[in-house]
Amino acid sequence: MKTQFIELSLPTRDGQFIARYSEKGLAEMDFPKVGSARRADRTLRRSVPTNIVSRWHRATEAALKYILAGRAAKNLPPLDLSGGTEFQQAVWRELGKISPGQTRSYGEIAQAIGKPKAVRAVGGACGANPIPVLVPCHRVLAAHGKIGGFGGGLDWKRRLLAREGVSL
DNA sequence: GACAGATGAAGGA
DNA sequence: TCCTTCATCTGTC
Repeated sequence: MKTQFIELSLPTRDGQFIARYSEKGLAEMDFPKVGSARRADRTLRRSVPTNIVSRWHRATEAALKYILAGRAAKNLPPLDLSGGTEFQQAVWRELGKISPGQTRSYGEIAQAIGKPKAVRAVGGACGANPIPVLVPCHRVLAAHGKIGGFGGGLDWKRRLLAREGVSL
């Protein structure tokens, strides 16, 4: 039984993000694909009432624009993190606590979830994060302020951090 | 099981 | 500094 997603586009001044919603909330988000005008921005499934999804989508769009502007999102849509393991969900929840303009190291995240030695695993969980930007994995740096890596590309990470006033 | 990974620390040049 | 090596933990195949 595969989860059915409702896929909607999120046009921003930085490109067109793709958001996918499950019956529980926002489940995935993609960065804009360079040079691809992805067709069919909505593959509606009957499993989720469209009025609920459109409400989530408005919240997602507003939150995304706030974060891209380097500010804290006022209202986040419900996030469906059930696609991850318990460990990954713990990491993602911890990421959600980081305020704009603040950064943490992988080691600090590992400590915060009570597994100070699981630093590499935290990196893995960040890479597996299905909802970049809203789950701010870009605010996690390697030790000593090094940028580390980023699933959506280091350019995005630098850009997002710069908008929040973080200098590397 | 084996292996890889968005780490981190230590040691040597 | 920079590079290499190794310990460590988790997820994936």
